[in-house]
Amino acid sequence: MIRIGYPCINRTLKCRPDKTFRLSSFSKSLFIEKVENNLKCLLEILDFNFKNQIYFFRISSDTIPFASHPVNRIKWELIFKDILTEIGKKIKEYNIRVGMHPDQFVVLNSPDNEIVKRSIKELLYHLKLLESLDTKRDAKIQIHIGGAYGDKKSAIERFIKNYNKLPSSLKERLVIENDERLYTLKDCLYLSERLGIPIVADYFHYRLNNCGERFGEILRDVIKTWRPEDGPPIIDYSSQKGLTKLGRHTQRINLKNFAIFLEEIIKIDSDFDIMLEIKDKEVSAIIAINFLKRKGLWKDPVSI
DNA sequence: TCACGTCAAGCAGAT
DNA sequence: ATCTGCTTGACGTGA
Repeated sequence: MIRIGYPCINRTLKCRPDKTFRLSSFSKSLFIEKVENNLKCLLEILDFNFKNQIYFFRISSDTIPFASHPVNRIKWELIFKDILTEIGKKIKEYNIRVGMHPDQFVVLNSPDNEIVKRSIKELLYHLKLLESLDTKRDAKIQIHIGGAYGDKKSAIERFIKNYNKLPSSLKERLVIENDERLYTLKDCLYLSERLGIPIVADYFHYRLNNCGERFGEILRDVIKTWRPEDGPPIIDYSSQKGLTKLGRHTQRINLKNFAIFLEEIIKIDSDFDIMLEIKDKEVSAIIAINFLKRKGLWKDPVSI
């Protein structure tokens, strides 16, 4: 079974779930106003997703603004307990898988211990949000391995050392993703062997940065890093952005390219959750789902 | 109401 | 040295 998802915001709906503000204007009332907006919007998005058979969604890291910043000592998980519970119930009722992707400032393998500390605080925020929604360990927190600092070998060892210091509740949720410049899927597989961490294969990053292997071939090793409790393996699929120097981001999914990508993965006997990192988000997700239906590759998980 | 300077955080590669 | 991309614009002051 293949499910399709999209990240963070829905452009069809009027609401936005990632409203934030400047640090300089931080106040409890502004914070509460934004969080309330973001959580209500998340509810709307879940309704939209269910109606459109989108059973996979990435929750914005901006849902709780400045969640890991020292100025923020507000107990949001208590203040918003009711709506967080309501969101959690919808996620379960709709059978939607959620996850999060902390931004580039989370670097577990930095040589600067302060950066590592801040990164862990930020990861603990992501964990707290996913736990407050009563999700299980299939709701993943997806990170990159980090920098190389001119010495990739020791940077990898530093990742291992720091990862091993994390609480197990966090380790259960973390997954690593290959990036477009430094760490390939092969590097991720090495880390997974050492740590038992599952791997998100990013197809676009793979195309920019690989060791000459076929995607479908290395994917067979990648899916072995996922245990049943982790949920189906996640693949990130994105468009040409970054390849063209013109700043031309593909606005919409290109079904010809998507079909080539699907060819690679449908040969493998596994479920997949595919995150579409495409500019028009839910529109392309619906197009992709309709494409899967036409190809006979779609099963509605609710009707099974 | 709108223009526009700037926004918590890291890193690497291009310019 | 500075800018850019990364999941991607949008906050909010000042006119």
